Amino acid sequence: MRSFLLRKTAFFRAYFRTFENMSLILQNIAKHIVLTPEEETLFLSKIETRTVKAKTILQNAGQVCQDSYFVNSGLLRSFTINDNIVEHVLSFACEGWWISDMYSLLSQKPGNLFIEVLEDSEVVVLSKTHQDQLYLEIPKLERFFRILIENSLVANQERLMDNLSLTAEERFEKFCKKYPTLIQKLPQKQIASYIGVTPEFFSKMKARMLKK
Amino acid sequence: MRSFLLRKTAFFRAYFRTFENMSLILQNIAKHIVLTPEEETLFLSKIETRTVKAKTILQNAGQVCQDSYFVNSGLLRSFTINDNIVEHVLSFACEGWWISDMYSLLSQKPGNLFIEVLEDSEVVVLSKTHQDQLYLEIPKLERFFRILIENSLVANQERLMDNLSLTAEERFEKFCKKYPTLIQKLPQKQIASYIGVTPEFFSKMKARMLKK
DNA sequence: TTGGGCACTTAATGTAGGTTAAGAAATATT
DNA sequence: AATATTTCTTAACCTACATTAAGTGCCCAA
Repeated sequence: MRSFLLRKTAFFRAYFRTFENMSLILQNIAKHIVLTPEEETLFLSKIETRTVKAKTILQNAGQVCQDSYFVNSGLLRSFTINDNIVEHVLSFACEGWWISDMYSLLSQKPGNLFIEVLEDSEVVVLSKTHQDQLYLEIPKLERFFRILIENSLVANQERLMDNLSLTAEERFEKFCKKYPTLIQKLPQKQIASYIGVTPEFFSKMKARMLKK
Repeated sequence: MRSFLLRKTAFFRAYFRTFENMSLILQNIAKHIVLTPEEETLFLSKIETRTVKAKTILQNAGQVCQDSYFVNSGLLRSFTINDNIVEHVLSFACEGWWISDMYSLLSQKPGNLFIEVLEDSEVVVLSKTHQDQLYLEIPKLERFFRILIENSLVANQERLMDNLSLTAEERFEKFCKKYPTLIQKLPQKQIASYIGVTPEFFSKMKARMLKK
Protein backbone atom coordinates (compact mmCIF):
# COMPACT_ATOMS: atom_id res chain seq x y z
CA MET A 1 0.00 0.00 0.00
CA ARG A 2 2.75 2.35 0.95
CA SER A 3 4.65 1.76 -2.26
CA PHE A 4 1.48 2.33 -4.21
CA LEU A 5 1.07 5.72 -2.60
CA LEU A 6 4.64 6.50 -3.30
CA ARG A 7 4.23 5.60 -6.92
CA LYS A 8 1.06 7.60 -7.04
CA THR A 9 2.59 10.75 -5.65
CA ALA A 10 5.51 10.33 -8.01
CA PHE A 11 3.04 10.09 -10.84
CA PHE A 12 1.24 13.24 -9.80
CA ARG A 13 4.44 15.08 -9.28
CA ALA A 14 5.56 14.15 -12.78
CA TYR A 15 2.13 15.01 -14.13
CA PHE A 16 2.07 18.43 -12.60
CA ARG A 17 5.66 19.07 -13.43
CA THR A 18 4.95 18.33 -17.05
CA PHE A 19 2.12 20.77 -16.98
CA GLU A 20 4.14 23.40 -15.26
CA ASN A 21 6.89 22.95 -17.82
CA MET A 22 4.56 23.06 -20.73
CA SER A 23 2.10 25.73 -19.79
CA LEU A 24 4.31 28.52 -21.15
CA ILE A 25 4.51 27.06 -24.62
CA LEU A 26 0.76 26.39 -24.69
CA GLN A 27 0.10 29.98 -23.66
CA ASN A 28 2.46 31.04 -26.41
CA ILE A 29 0.47 29.09 -28.96
CA ALA A 30 -2.85 30.28 -27.56
CA LYS A 31 -1.87 33.85 -28.38
CA HIS A 32 -2.34 33.07 -32.06
CA ILE A 33 -4.50 29.99 -32.52
CA VAL A 34 -6.97 27.88 -30.52
CA LEU A 35 -6.12 24.23 -29.91
CA THR A 36 -8.59 21.67 -28.57
CA PRO A 37 -7.50 19.77 -25.46
CA GLU A 38 -6.82 16.73 -27.67
CA GLU A 39 -4.64 18.78 -29.96
CA GLU A 40 -2.77 20.17 -26.97
CA THR A 41 -2.12 16.65 -25.75
CA LEU A 42 -0.93 15.59 -29.17
CA PHE A 43 1.33 18.61 -29.35
CA LEU A 44 2.77 17.91 -25.91
CA SER A 45 3.48 14.32 -26.89
CA LYS A 46 5.82 15.60 -29.63
CA ILE A 47 8.03 17.75 -27.45
CA GLU A 48 10.31 17.27 -24.50
CA THR A 49 11.81 19.64 -21.98
CA ARG A 50 15.47 19.67 -21.29
CA THR A 51 17.53 21.34 -18.61
CA VAL A 52 20.78 22.74 -19.95
CA LYS A 53 23.71 24.35 -18.20
CA ALA A 54 25.35 27.62 -19.16
CA LYS A 55 28.00 27.27 -21.89
CA THR A 56 26.38 24.21 -23.41
CA ILE A 57 26.48 24.33 -27.20
CA LEU A 58 23.15 23.01 -28.48
CA GLN A 59 23.99 23.47 -32.13
CA ASN A 60 27.34 23.58 -33.84
CA ALA A 61 28.17 25.28 -37.13
CA GLY A 62 28.87 22.67 -39.78
CA GLN A 63 26.18 20.35 -38.47
CA VAL A 64 22.69 19.81 -39.78
CA CYS A 65 20.18 21.32 -37.37
CA GLN A 66 17.44 18.94 -36.20
CA ASP A 67 15.68 20.90 -33.47
CA SER A 68 14.02 24.17 -32.60
CA TYR A 69 14.15 25.35 -29.01
CA PHE A 70 11.54 27.20 -27.04
CA VAL A 71 12.90 28.82 -23.89
CA ASN A 72 11.00 28.16 -20.68
CA SER A 73 13.58 29.91 -18.55
CA GLY A 74 17.13 31.13 -18.91
CA LEU A 75 18.91 32.65 -21.88
CA LEU A 76 20.43 31.42 -25.15
CA ARG A 77 22.03 33.02 -28.19
CA SER A 78 22.77 32.12 -31.78
CA PHE A 79 25.89 33.41 -33.50
CA THR A 80 28.31 32.91 -36.38
CA ILE A 81 32.08 32.97 -36.38
CA ASN A 82 33.79 34.54 -39.37
CA ASP A 83 37.27 33.87 -40.72
CA ASN A 84 38.95 36.19 -38.25
CA ILE A 85 37.51 34.26 -35.35
CA VAL A 86 35.14 37.11 -34.60
CA GLU A 87 31.71 36.19 -33.28
CA HIS A 88 28.52 37.90 -34.44
CA VAL A 89 25.30 37.43 -32.52
CA LEU A 90 22.28 36.77 -34.69
CA SER A 91 19.77 36.51 -31.87
CA PHE A 92 19.14 36.09 -28.20
CA ALA A 93 16.28 34.06 -26.77
CA CYS A 94 14.94 34.33 -23.26
CA GLU A 95 11.72 33.16 -21.64
CA GLY A 96 8.97 32.67 -24.18
CA TRP A 97 11.16 32.93 -27.29
CA TRP A 98 12.05 30.39 -29.95
CA ILE A 99 15.53 29.88 -31.32
CA SER A 100 17.03 27.67 -34.02
CA ASP A 101 19.23 27.66 -37.09
CA MET A 102 16.40 28.13 -39.56
CA TYR A 103 18.59 27.87 -42.63
CA SER A 104 19.95 24.51 -41.64
CA LEU A 105 16.69 23.26 -40.19
CA LEU A 106 14.79 23.99 -43.40
CA SER A 107 17.40 23.01 -45.95
CA GLN A 108 18.79 20.12 -43.88
CA LYS A 109 22.24 21.27 -44.91
CA PRO A 110 25.14 22.05 -42.55
CA GLY A 111 24.54 25.44 -40.94
CA ASN A 112 26.72 28.40 -40.04
CA LEU A 113 25.20 29.08 -36.66
CA PHE A 114 26.11 28.08 -33.15
CA ILE A 115 23.42 27.98 -30.51
CA GLU A 116 24.82 28.44 -27.04
CA VAL A 117 23.29 28.48 -23.57
CA LEU A 118 24.26 31.70 -21.80
CA GLU A 119 22.53 30.97 -18.47
CA ASP A 120 21.35 27.68 -16.98
CA SER A 121 18.09 27.19 -18.84
CA GLU A 122 15.10 25.00 -19.40
CA VAL A 123 14.17 24.56 -23.03
CA VAL A 124 11.43 22.76 -24.90
CA VAL A 125 12.82 20.76 -27.80
CA LEU A 126 10.82 20.35 -30.98
CA SER A 127 12.48 18.18 -33.61
CA LYS A 128 12.04 18.90 -37.30
CA THR A 129 10.51 15.44 -37.74
CA HIS A 130 7.90 16.12 -35.10
CA GLN A 131 7.26 19.59 -36.43
CA ASP A 132 6.61 18.20 -39.91
CA GLN A 133 4.26 15.60 -38.45
CA LEU A 134 2.43 18.28 -36.50
CA TYR A 135 1.87 20.35 -39.63
CA LEU A 136 -0.03 17.40 -41.07
CA GLU A 137 -1.82 16.41 -37.88
CA ILE A 138 -2.77 19.91 -36.75
CA PRO A 139 -2.84 22.13 -39.84
CA LYS A 140 -3.66 25.13 -37.64
CA LEU A 141 -0.04 25.02 -36.55
CA GLU A 142 0.91 26.20 -40.02
CA ARG A 143 -0.79 29.44 -39.08
CA PHE A 144 0.91 29.61 -35.72
CA PHE A 145 4.38 29.21 -37.12
CA ARG A 146 3.60 31.45 -40.07
CA ILE A 147 2.74 34.23 -37.65
CA LEU A 148 5.85 33.63 -35.55
CA ILE A 149 8.05 33.78 -38.59
CA GLU A 150 6.31 36.84 -39.97
CA ASN A 151 7.05 38.65 -36.74
CA SER A 152 10.63 37.63 -36.77
CA LEU A 153 11.02 38.64 -40.40
CA VAL A 154 9.66 42.08 -39.61
CA ALA A 155 12.03 42.46 -36.67
CA ASN A 156 14.93 41.31 -38.81
CA GLN A 157 14.13 43.75 -41.58
CA GLU A 158 14.04 46.58 -39.10
CA ARG A 159 17.36 45.53 -37.62
CA LEU A 160 18.88 45.35 -41.08
CA MET A 161 17.71 48.87 -41.95
CA ASP A 162 18.92 50.12 -38.58
CA ASN A 163 22.35 48.67 -39.22
CA LEU A 164 22.49 50.56 -42.49
CA SER A 165 21.21 53.89 -41.26
CA LEU A 166 21.89 54.32 -37.54
CA THR A 167 25.09 54.87 -35.57
CA ALA A 168 26.22 52.30 -33.01
CA GLU A 169 24.98 54.61 -30.26
CA GLU A 170 21.50 54.82 -31.75
CA ARG A 171 21.35 51.06 -32.27
CA PHE A 172 22.30 50.54 -28.65
CA GLU A 173 19.60 52.94 -27.44
CA LYS A 174 17.04 51.15 -29.54
CA PHE A 175 18.17 47.79 -28.23
CA CYS A 176 17.80 49.02 -24.64
CA LYS A 177 14.27 50.23 -25.26
CA LYS A 178 13.24 47.11 -27.11
CA TYR A 179 14.74 44.51 -24.77
CA PRO A 180 15.11 46.14 -21.35
CA THR A 181 15.19 42.80 -19.53
CA LEU A 182 17.94 41.42 -21.75
CA ILE A 183 20.22 44.34 -20.95
CA GLN A 184 20.29 43.33 -17.29
CA LYS A 185 21.26 39.78 -18.02
CA LEU A 186 23.72 40.09 -20.87
CA PRO A 187 27.47 40.52 -20.53
CA GLN A 188 28.49 43.68 -22.32
CA LYS A 189 30.46 41.93 -25.01
CA GLN A 190 27.35 40.08 -26.15
CA ILE A 191 25.48 43.32 -26.52
CA ALA A 192 28.41 44.78 -28.46
CA SER A 193 28.38 41.81 -30.79
CA TYR A 194 24.64 42.13 -31.39
CA ILE A 195 24.89 45.87 -32.01
CA GLY A 196 27.74 45.19 -34.41
CA VAL A 197 30.78 46.77 -32.74
CA THR A 198 33.88 45.52 -30.94
CA PRO A 199 33.83 45.24 -27.14
CA GLU A 200 36.56 47.90 -26.98
CA PHE A 201 34.55 50.38 -28.97
CA PHE A 202 31.43 49.56 -27.03
CA SER A 203 33.19 50.30 -23.77
CA LYS A 204 34.45 53.64 -25.09
CA MET A 205 31.01 54.49 -26.42
CA LYS A 206 29.36 53.66 -23.10
CA ALA A 207 31.77 55.92 -21.21
CA ARG A 208 31.05 58.71 -23.70
CA MET A 209 27.29 58.26 -23.28
CA LEU A 210 27.54 58.42 -19.49
CA LYS A 211 29.28 61.80 -19.61
CA LYS A 212 26.27 63.38 -21.29
CA MET B 1 -23.58 36.59 -86.03
CA ARG B 2 -20.64 38.77 -86.64
CA SER B 3 -21.03 40.57 -83.34
CA PHE B 4 -21.31 37.22 -81.59
CA LEU B 5 -18.03 36.12 -83.07
CA LEU B 6 -16.50 39.37 -82.05
CA ARG B 7 -17.68 38.98 -78.53
CA LYS B 8 -16.53 35.43 -78.57
CA THR B 9 -13.04 36.25 -79.67
CA ALA B 10 -12.92 39.07 -77.17
CA PHE B 11 -13.93 36.60 -74.52
CA PHE B 12 -11.24 34.16 -75.54
CA ARG B 13 -8.67 36.85 -75.74
CA ALA B 14 -9.53 37.97 -72.24
CA TYR B 15 -9.60 34.38 -71.05
CA PHE B 16 -6.21 33.54 -72.43
CA ARG B 17 -4.75 36.83 -71.35
CA THR B 18 -5.89 36.16 -67.83
CA PHE B 19 -4.25 32.80 -67.96
CA GLU B 20 -1.08 34.15 -69.41
CA ASN B 21 -0.99 36.81 -66.73
CA MET B 22 -1.72 34.41 -63.95
CA SER B 23 0.22 31.34 -64.90
CA LEU B 24 3.40 32.60 -63.27
CA ILE B 25 1.83 33.05 -59.87
CA LEU B 26 0.12 29.65 -60.07
CA GLN B 27 3.43 28.04 -60.97
CA ASN B 28 4.94 29.85 -58.04
CA ILE B 29 2.33 28.39 -55.71
CA ALA B 30 2.62 24.95 -57.27
CA LYS B 31 6.25 24.81 -56.21
CA HIS B 32 5.16 24.40 -52.62
CA ILE B 33 1.56 23.21 -52.43
CA VAL B 34 -1.02 21.53 -54.70
CA LEU B 35 -4.24 23.41 -55.44
CA THR B 36 -7.30 21.86 -57.05
CA PRO B 37 -8.61 23.61 -60.19
CA GLU B 38 -11.47 25.03 -58.07
CA GLU B 39 -9.04 26.41 -55.55
CA GLU B 40 -6.98 27.94 -58.33
CA THR B 41 -10.08 29.63 -59.69
CA LEU B 42 -10.98 30.91 -56.25
CA PHE B 43 -7.46 32.20 -55.79
CA LEU B 44 -7.51 33.94 -59.16
CA SER B 45 -10.80 35.61 -58.29
CA LYS B 46 -9.10 37.35 -55.38
CA ILE B 47 -6.28 38.96 -57.29
CA GLU B 48 -5.90 41.41 -60.12
CA THR B 49 -3.06 42.28 -62.41
CA ARG B 50 -1.93 45.81 -62.87
CA THR B 51 0.42 47.44 -65.33
CA VAL B 52 2.60 50.08 -63.73
CA LYS B 53 5.09 52.50 -65.20
CA ALA B 54 8.60 53.10 -64.00
CA LYS B 55 8.86 55.62 -61.14
CA THR B 56 5.38 54.86 -59.85
CA ILE B 57 5.26 54.75 -56.06
CA LEU B 58 2.99 51.87 -55.06
CA GLN B 59 3.41 52.37 -51.34
CA ASN B 60 4.36 55.47 -49.40
CA ALA B 61 6.01 55.60 -45.99
CA GLY B 62 3.53 56.90 -43.44
CA GLN B 63 0.65 55.06 -45.02
CA VAL B 64 -0.95 51.81 -43.96
CA CYS B 65 -0.07 49.09 -46.46
CA GLN B 66 -3.05 47.20 -47.91
CA ASP B 67 -1.47 45.09 -50.65
CA SER B 68 1.23 42.61 -51.47
CA TYR B 69 2.62 42.56 -54.97
CA PHE B 70 3.79 39.62 -57.01
CA VAL B 71 5.93 40.60 -59.99
CA ASN B 72 4.96 39.13 -63.36
CA SER B 73 7.51 41.19 -65.22
CA GLY B 74 9.65 44.22 -64.57
CA LEU B 75 11.42 45.35 -61.44
CA LEU B 76 10.48 47.00 -58.14
CA ARG B 77 12.24 47.92 -54.93
CA SER B 78 11.37 48.73 -51.35
CA PHE B 79 13.38 51.26 -49.37
CA THR B 80 13.39 53.58 -46.36
CA ILE B 81 14.51 57.17 -46.10
CA ASN B 82 16.30 58.21 -42.95
CA ASP B 83 16.56 61.66 -41.38
CA ASN B 84 19.41 62.73 -43.61
CA ILE B 85 17.36 62.06 -46.69
CA VAL B 86 19.45 59.01 -47.45
CA GLU B 87 17.69 56.05 -49.05
CA HIS B 88 18.35 52.45 -48.03
CA VAL B 89 17.13 49.59 -50.19
CA LEU B 90 15.50 46.80 -48.24
CA SER B 91 14.72 44.60 -51.22
CA PHE B 92 14.38 44.29 -54.96
CA ALA B 93 11.72 42.20 -56.65
CA CYS B 94 11.82 41.01 -60.22
CA GLU B 95 9.90 38.33 -62.10
CA GLY B 96 8.47 35.72 -59.76
CA TRP B 97 9.15 37.61 -56.52
CA TRP B 98 6.80 39.06 -53.92
CA ILE B 99 7.20 42.48 -52.37
CA SER B 100 5.34 44.41 -49.68
CA ASP B 101 5.76 46.37 -46.48
CA MET B 102 5.25 43.42 -44.17
CA TYR B 103 5.42 45.43 -40.99
CA SER B 104 2.65 47.77 -42.05
CA LEU B 105 0.63 45.06 -43.77
CA LEU B 106 0.57 42.89 -40.65
CA SER B 107 0.22 45.54 -38.00
CA GLN B 108 -2.02 47.81 -40.09
CA LYS B 109 -0.02 50.72 -38.78
CA PRO B 110 1.72 53.37 -40.93
CA GLY B 111 4.87 51.90 -42.42
CA ASN B 112 8.40 53.17 -43.03
CA LEU B 113 8.82 51.70 -46.46
CA PHE B 114 8.37 53.01 -49.95
CA ILE B 115 7.67 50.61 -52.78
CA GLU B 116 8.74 51.97 -56.13
CA VAL B 117 8.57 50.66 -59.67
CA LEU B 118 12.03 50.75 -61.23
CA GLU B 119 11.07 49.46 -64.69
CA ASP B 120 7.68 49.34 -66.41
CA SER B 121 6.16 46.28 -64.78
CA GLU B 122 3.19 44.02 -64.52
CA VAL B 123 2.27 43.08 -60.98
CA VAL B 124 -0.35 40.89 -59.38
CA VAL B 125 -2.06 42.66 -56.49
CA LEU B 126 -3.22 40.70 -53.45
CA SER B 127 -4.99 42.80 -50.84
CA LYS B 128 -4.68 41.99 -47.15
CA THR B 129 -8.43 41.50 -46.98
CA HIS B 130 -8.37 38.94 -49.74
CA GLN B 131 -5.33 37.26 -48.31
CA ASP B 132 -7.05 36.88 -44.94
CA GLN B 133 -10.11 35.44 -46.67
CA LEU B 134 -7.95 33.03 -48.60
CA TYR B 135 -6.30 31.73 -45.43
CA LEU B 136 -9.77 30.69 -44.25
CA GLU B 137 -11.04 29.41 -47.59
CA ILE B 138 -7.88 27.56 -48.61
CA PRO B 139 -5.96 26.71 -45.42
CA LYS B 140 -3.19 25.17 -47.53
CA LEU B 141 -2.20 28.72 -48.39
CA GLU B 142 -1.01 29.12 -44.81
CA ARG B 143 1.65 26.61 -45.69
CA PHE B 144 2.52 28.34 -48.93
CA PHE B 145 3.03 31.72 -47.32
CA ARG B 146 4.76 30.18 -44.34
CA ILE B 147 7.33 28.68 -46.66
CA LEU B 148 7.77 31.92 -48.60
CA ILE B 149 8.33 33.85 -45.41
CA GLU B 150 10.68 31.25 -44.00
CA ASN B 151 12.83 31.60 -47.08
CA SER B 152 12.87 35.31 -46.87
CA LEU B 153 13.71 35.23 -43.18
CA VAL B 154 16.67 32.97 -43.88
CA ALA B 155 17.89 35.28 -46.65
CA ASN B 156 17.48 38.28 -44.38
CA GLN B 157 19.39 36.69 -41.56
CA GLU B 158 22.24 35.91 -43.90
CA ARG B 159 22.28 39.45 -45.21
CA LEU B 160 22.31 40.79 -41.66
CA MET B 161 25.29 38.62 -40.70
CA ASP B 162 27.05 39.60 -43.92
CA ASN B 163 26.59 43.26 -43.12
CA LEU B 164 28.22 42.70 -39.76
CA SER B 165 31.13 40.59 -40.89
CA LEU B 166 31.98 41.29 -44.53
CA THR B 167 33.54 44.30 -46.25
CA ALA B 168 31.57 46.23 -48.87
CA GLU B 169 33.62 44.51 -51.58
CA GLU B 170 32.75 41.05 -50.30
CA ARG B 171 29.07 41.96 -49.98
CA PHE B 172 29.08 43.16 -53.56
CA GLU B 173 30.68 39.97 -54.83
CA LYS B 174 28.10 37.92 -52.98
CA PHE B 175 25.30 40.02 -54.39
CA CYS B 176 26.61 39.47 -57.93
CA LYS B 177 26.73 35.72 -57.46
CA LYS B 178 23.33 35.55 -55.86
CA TYR B 179 21.41 37.83 -58.22
CA PRO B 180 23.30 37.88 -61.52
CA THR B 181 20.26 39.00 -63.51
CA LEU B 182 19.56 41.93 -61.20
CA ILE B 183 23.04 43.32 -61.69
CA GLN B 184 22.35 43.81 -65.40
CA LYS B 185 19.17 45.74 -64.78
CA LEU B 186 19.98 47.90 -61.78
CA PRO B 187 21.47 51.36 -61.84
CA GLN B 188 24.68 51.35 -59.85
CA LYS B 189 23.37 53.62 -57.13
CA GLN B 190 20.65 51.11 -56.29
CA ILE B 191 23.21 48.38 -55.87
CA ALA B 192 25.30 50.68 -53.68
CA SER B 193 22.29 51.38 -51.50
CA TYR B 194 21.50 47.67 -51.14
CA ILE B 195 25.12 46.84 -50.31
CA GLY B 196 25.12 49.63 -47.77
CA VAL B 197 27.59 52.19 -49.14
CA THR B 198 27.37 55.59 -50.82
CA PRO B 199 27.34 55.79 -54.62
CA GLU B 200 30.68 57.64 -54.47
CA PHE B 201 32.36 54.92 -52.48
CA PHE B 202 30.82 52.25 -54.66
CA SER B 203 32.23 53.88 -57.76
CA LYS B 204 35.70 54.06 -56.23
CA MET B 205 35.46 50.48 -55.04
CA LYS B 206 34.42 49.28 -58.50
CA ALA B 207 37.41 51.02 -60.11
CA ARG B 208 39.69 49.41 -57.54
CA MET B 209 38.20 45.96 -58.22
CA LEU B 210 38.68 46.31 -61.98
CA LYS B 211 42.38 47.00 -61.58
CA LYS B 212 42.93 43.61 -60.01
C1' DT C 1 19.13 71.86 -80.95
C1' DT C 2 19.68 72.99 -76.58
C1' DG C 3 19.89 72.55 -71.91
C1' DG C 4 18.56 70.63 -67.60
C1' DG C 5 18.55 66.89 -65.06
C1' DC C 6 20.43 62.42 -63.62
C1' DA C 7 23.94 58.76 -63.12
C1' DC C 8 28.54 58.22 -62.63
C1' DT C 9 33.53 59.52 -61.56
C1' DT C 10 37.49 61.49 -59.13
C1' DA C 11 39.76 63.56 -55.43
C1' DA C 12 40.57 65.97 -50.95
C1' DT C 13 39.44 65.74 -46.40
C1' DG C 14 36.83 63.94 -42.26
C1' DT C 15 35.22 60.40 -38.88
C1' DA C 16 33.06 56.26 -36.86
C1' DG C 17 34.65 52.49 -35.51
C1' DG C 18 38.67 48.80 -35.71
C1' DT C 19 43.17 47.04 -33.97
C1' DT C 20 46.62 46.25 -30.74
C1' DA C 21 48.23 46.13 -26.33
C1' DA C 22 48.37 46.38 -21.49
C1' DG C 23 46.28 46.78 -17.05
C1' DA C 24 42.20 46.54 -13.82
C1' DA C 25 38.10 44.35 -12.26
C1' DA C 26 35.14 40.69 -11.90
C1' DT C 27 34.12 35.48 -12.06
C1' DA C 28 35.14 30.96 -12.09
C1' DT C 29 37.88 27.02 -10.57
C1' DT C 30 40.85 24.65 -7.42
C1' DA D 1 41.78 31.80 -0.07
C1' DA D 2 44.42 31.62 -4.01
C1' DT D 3 44.90 31.31 -8.72
C1' DA D 4 43.30 31.27 -13.31
C1' DT D 5 40.24 32.99 -16.73
C1' DT D 6 37.31 35.90 -18.62
C1' DT D 7 35.35 40.58 -18.95
C1' DC D 8 35.91 45.37 -19.09
C1' DT D 9 38.60 49.70 -19.61
C1' DT D 10 41.83 52.99 -21.53
C1' DA D 11 44.72 54.80 -24.94
C1' DA D 12 47.54 55.25 -29.23
C1' DC D 13 47.26 54.51 -33.75
C1' DC D 14 44.90 52.78 -38.16
C1' DT D 15 41.37 52.16 -41.99
C1' DA D 16 37.06 51.57 -44.36
C1' DC D 17 33.91 54.29 -45.62
C1' DA D 18 31.40 59.11 -45.51
C1' DT D 19 31.21 63.87 -46.99
C1' DT D 20 31.79 67.59 -49.94
C1' DA D 21 32.66 69.37 -54.14
C1' DA D 22 33.66 69.74 -58.91
C1' DG D 23 33.51 67.70 -63.31
C1' DT D 24 32.01 64.27 -67.21
C1' DG D 25 28.86 61.90 -70.12
C1' DC D 26 24.14 60.90 -71.32
C1' DC D 27 19.31 60.89 -71.91
C1' DC D 28 15.15 63.13 -73.13
C1' DA D 29 11.96 67.03 -73.04
C1' DA D 30 10.94 71.60 -74.90
